[in-house]
Amino acid sequence: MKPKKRTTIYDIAEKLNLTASSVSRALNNSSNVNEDTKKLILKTAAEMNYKRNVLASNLRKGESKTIGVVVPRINQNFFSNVIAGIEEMTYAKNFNLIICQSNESHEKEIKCVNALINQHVDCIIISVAAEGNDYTHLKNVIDHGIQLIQFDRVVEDIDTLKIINDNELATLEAITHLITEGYKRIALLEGPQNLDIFKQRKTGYLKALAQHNLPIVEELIIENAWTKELGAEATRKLLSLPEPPDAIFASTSDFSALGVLEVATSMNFKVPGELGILGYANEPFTELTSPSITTIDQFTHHMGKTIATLYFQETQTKDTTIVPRTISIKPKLIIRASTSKSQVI
Amino acid sequence: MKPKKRTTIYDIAEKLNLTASSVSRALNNSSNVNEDTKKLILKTAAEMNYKRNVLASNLRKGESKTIGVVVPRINQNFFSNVIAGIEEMTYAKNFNLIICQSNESHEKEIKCVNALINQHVDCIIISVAAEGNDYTHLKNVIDHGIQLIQFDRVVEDIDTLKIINDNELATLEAITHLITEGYKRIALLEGPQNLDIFKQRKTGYLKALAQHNLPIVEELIIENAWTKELGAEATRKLLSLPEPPDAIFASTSDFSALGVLEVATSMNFKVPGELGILGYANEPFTELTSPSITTIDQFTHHMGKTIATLYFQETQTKDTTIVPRTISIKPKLIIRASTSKSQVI
DNA sequence: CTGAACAATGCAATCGATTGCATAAAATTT
DNA sequence: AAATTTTATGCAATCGATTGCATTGTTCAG
Repeated sequence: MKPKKRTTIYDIAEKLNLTASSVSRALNNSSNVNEDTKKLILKTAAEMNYKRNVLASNLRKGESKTIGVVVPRINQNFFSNVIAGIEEMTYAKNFNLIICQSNESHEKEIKCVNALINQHVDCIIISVAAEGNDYTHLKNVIDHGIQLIQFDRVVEDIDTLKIINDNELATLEAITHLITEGYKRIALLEGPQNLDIFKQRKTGYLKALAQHNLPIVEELIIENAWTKELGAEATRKLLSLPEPPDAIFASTSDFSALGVLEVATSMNFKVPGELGILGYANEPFTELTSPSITTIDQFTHHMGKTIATLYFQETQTKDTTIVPRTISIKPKLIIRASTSKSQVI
Repeated sequence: MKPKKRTTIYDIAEKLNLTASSVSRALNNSSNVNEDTKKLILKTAAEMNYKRNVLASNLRKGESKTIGVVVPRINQNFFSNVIAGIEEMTYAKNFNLIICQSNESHEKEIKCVNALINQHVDCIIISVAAEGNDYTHLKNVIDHGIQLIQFDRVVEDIDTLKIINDNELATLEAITHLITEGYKRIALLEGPQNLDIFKQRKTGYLKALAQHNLPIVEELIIENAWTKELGAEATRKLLSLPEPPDAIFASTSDFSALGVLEVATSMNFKVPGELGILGYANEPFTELTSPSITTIDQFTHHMGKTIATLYFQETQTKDTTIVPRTISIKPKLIIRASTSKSQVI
């Protein structure tokens, strides 16, 4: 019941009439320990239920074998899958993972990052919050000699390893698909443009239209429609236009696309016949709506694994900083019923 | 670029011609430091970009301000929401969260728990993996003087604070609802019976039938049908019986219920007219299927907050161990189309 | 003006593990 | 058998922050 004193290497040493040095060496399987003594030490350690105090060990060695992750929300499908991927790798390498969520608040993000610096983590993996444009806290990470890796929502100015989806290419492909299916007035629901990912998606959209000689219609581009509610609201406006769009690309998320679908249905627009709907992220539910929603898969789990793998590859070999560069994973267009005009059911 | 040496309290002390003691006291806002000196120290610390080394601090103080969480899968809605709830509280208390996933593997669970013990976490919050029946690793946690809290999937024998859903009551209510709607041959898809949560759901099911004088039909109770695929397979069998059920309760998860729905639709059973379907967990998609699925909400986020709140309440006041007891949160039946026979659309 | 009370600071040990260097003992070479 | 190398172990410092006790300086009551 009382906070029992835990066994230390000194306890083991005392019991065996040795010094802590030898015990430590034995436990670390170091050379220069007699085979028999080593066995004896390991056996006694097990008997005494010894567990190494990682704090002390890390303090001495100046490392922490810990990686910090900061994401807007842990319970969002995209992020929890990336984290699951990261965890898989870090676990294999005996690293710990400390998870923080910024809740899309810039202020909390800063606090989380600072807490992780305090913890002396070896690396911080971050996807930044939507708000905020001052990123000195990230520079601070680098100044403290901590590896910084950005993914998905990255800050262009901060020079680090970045793992992103090729949003532009994916969007280009998606819009081209819409055009091929015969849609001509394609609306765009865009996300906060201070985040590159949303900028890139917009660029892809514009490029696709240009490539197919379609005009860019300002009234079909709606700012900041990145929740289900905002998506719904935007759709209400769009479909009430004198010349409504014949397709809507919810570039921000499938949730937004879901809002679109619900409004379209309630306003008696036939999907995909009169209105095509395209989402982003391949949330599990997109398969289940009726009609199912065409969307873009981001290989989230794989992304997490890639991030962690890169970290270990680059730091295990040379002990220099990771070379800053951007690695792009090409997402995949998942074509479903909501855009399949040619084969209406 | 090089692993810069980080500022320590000694650096600050040297610069100000003081000792580390005073610096430490100032930073901890302790009494017995001159107001002016304190201000000066804090100012200099900020200028020198000082960050406390939490490892050293925790080592000295014998605490870690860290809580470890072990769950089967972080990217499962239920768990990621509970974790989000826990995180909210721990963040407020300046605690760190270390997350591990057991991947439903008993072996990995043991490794995770041991890693957390090594880390000297203050508390381990766990929901055990489906496999396994030896729980010495959990006893070990307690033996090391670490608080252990179990939630959802708890091990009865291990005496700790347990936070669970009142599965039996929720199921009783759910089945009663089915009966009220006029269903009479209700099948049960059950989960691994070594987990209490699934046992309780079965008990609730049996009680409800008994209360309404309905017979228990063995062939309508299917073991281990807890994925979408297994749910689908079980449904195929059930609906091919000479006397098929008129309702199926997928007690394991909504995913299982989804499998049921898909098979029922493909076999041309009308839902809810000819077959009622009831799931468990209130996954977001249950709202989106057609028909939408009646299910049971477990207040996941709230559950996470409750767990963390209890931990802090009990340890902050007295420094004894938390009183082992079971706290039950009553889940809520969410009635949707898949069981609303009386008002078929 | 002296002694007591108090404020502010320093000293040194401590938390537990690691590691370079020293030393003793054993094994090997000549 | 003496000289040298190798092996096993101990000693003591270190990582950075904290804290009980000691010391110095200051203030105030009598």
